[in-house]
Amino acid sequence: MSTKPRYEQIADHLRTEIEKGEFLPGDKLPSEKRLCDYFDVSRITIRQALKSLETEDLIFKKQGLGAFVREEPAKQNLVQLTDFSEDMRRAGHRSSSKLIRFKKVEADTEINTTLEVPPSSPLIRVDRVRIADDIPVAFDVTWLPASYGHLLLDEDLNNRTIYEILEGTYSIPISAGRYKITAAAADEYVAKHLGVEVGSPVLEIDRCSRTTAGKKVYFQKRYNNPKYISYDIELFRNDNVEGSSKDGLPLKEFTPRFYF
Amino acid sequence: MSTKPRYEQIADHLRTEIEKGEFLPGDKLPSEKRLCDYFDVSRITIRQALKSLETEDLIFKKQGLGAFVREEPAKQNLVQLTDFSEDMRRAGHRSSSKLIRFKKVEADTEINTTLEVPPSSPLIRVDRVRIADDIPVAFDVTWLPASYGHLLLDEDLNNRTIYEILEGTYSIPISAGRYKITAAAADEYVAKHLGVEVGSPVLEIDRCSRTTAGKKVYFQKRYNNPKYISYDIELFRNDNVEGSSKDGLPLKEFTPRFYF
DNA sequence: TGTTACAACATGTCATAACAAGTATCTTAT
DNA sequence: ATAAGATACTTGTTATGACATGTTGTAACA
Repeated sequence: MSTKPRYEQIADHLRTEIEKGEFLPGDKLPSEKRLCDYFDVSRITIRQALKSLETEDLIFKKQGLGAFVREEPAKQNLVQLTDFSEDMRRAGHRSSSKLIRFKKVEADTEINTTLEVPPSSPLIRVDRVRIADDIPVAFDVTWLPASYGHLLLDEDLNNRTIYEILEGTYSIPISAGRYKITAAAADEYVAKHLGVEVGSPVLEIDRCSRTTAGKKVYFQKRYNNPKYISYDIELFRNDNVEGSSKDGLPLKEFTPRFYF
Repeated sequence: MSTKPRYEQIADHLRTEIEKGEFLPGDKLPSEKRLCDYFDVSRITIRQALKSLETEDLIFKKQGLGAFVREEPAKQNLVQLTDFSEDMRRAGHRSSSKLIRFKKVEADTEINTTLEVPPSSPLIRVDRVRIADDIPVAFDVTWLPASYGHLLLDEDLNNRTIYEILEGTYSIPISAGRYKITAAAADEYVAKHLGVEVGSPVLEIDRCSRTTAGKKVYFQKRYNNPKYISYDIELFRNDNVEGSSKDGLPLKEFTPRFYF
């Protein structure tokens, strides 16, 4: 299709106007009739555009009154388990990573099983310490099947994420994976690099990422120093929601929190 | 309004048919033309009904092909940070709680600030150990302003949740609050009740709940033994989604995991 | 000054109609 | 028998139109 449908173009236009601040939160949009005249289209076309924006929760409509920009077109329902460097940049901290170890290691039952490679296949292991404002705040250990791990061989792992290299440079389409949140005691190796006592509690987040076809690409354990990093969650409770909250509640916000 | 719009009635009817199993996941719904004939309404009315079901993610539509029932109208985007006893029941484990401590305690700067009560106001503190399959798996410490805490005085805290008492018995409308996930070392008191070594890592989840009007009702720290409890997260990655995932990804699943 | 009725304006529902674009099936040509 | 083209079916986009329902402002009346 060479051109977008009109209602989409109009929705795009209105969305841009809102994002530019031409219409502020709480402002009323022009009436349907005025928009019809302005864009020289029929009312159904305007209504589809407005419906689309309403579905995005960017506006709300009220019969007899009009359409209004919502107060908080907030990013909701997103889980910020993103790049370390991205998290830091967003929070206004300088970050860096230091490669501690890159080597081929022997098979490990748990890891090989998790990565779904043969039980005796060797793995590539990548260890890095994550530094923010010159403080070591997290340490991660990543295991990849050898086939993927070799792709990282000559890459700058101090400045690039594994995800970025595999997907960006090698076009390996990585889909989001599963995470596990738990707590662990820092062993001697981790404690050394985090600058904490052996046995100190760390907030451990394990991650296994796969290709969009389902093939496991890497398995990573990240050990966050809880003195510097925790996670905040906020949930909705809508009185509209019928029945009890026994199934759980919708997510409003999942963000990392830093204490530097 | 005495009767529903027709498109809503039709959507309701189709939704019921799907829920009853008249149309199974993957099944194609009748064409728009056939639905127009069947319900004796115009096409726009049918299209609005179908659009509504599509917005609910109950069906998907494909141009030239038709509308189909989705494979998984799964419960998604829900965060299962629910009752301890509910989590256990759902996972098929016997659970119980044991009240360890219920007393009025002196003001604490951090807690009083969090609960937004005057800095010198005393608090009610409720400590309980959470037991699953006869194993102590978590320990929680709850602080309430005295006004709310006194309501718990004669309640059976071994078998009822604080939430349940305040909302169920006293009709205090509690909205979901904020949570913080971190890791901590079990002090002597917690270690004793969890049956672990002093200093052992625990997965700490702090929670502050408020009324729907925004008044803080209780603040709770829960210490989960990571040997028995962790949390799994799965995220979506849609190829439809444009731009990078720098803002985070949508939540698919957030569930506790038990190792008993 | 306060209340009520009415008109103007605005969105919601529904109908009829036509053309565009996508998919599957049938027919014709090689 | 297979491939290409035509046709039938299906959903997507857009226009015109009418009536229902909700909101606000103004004028008239008590």
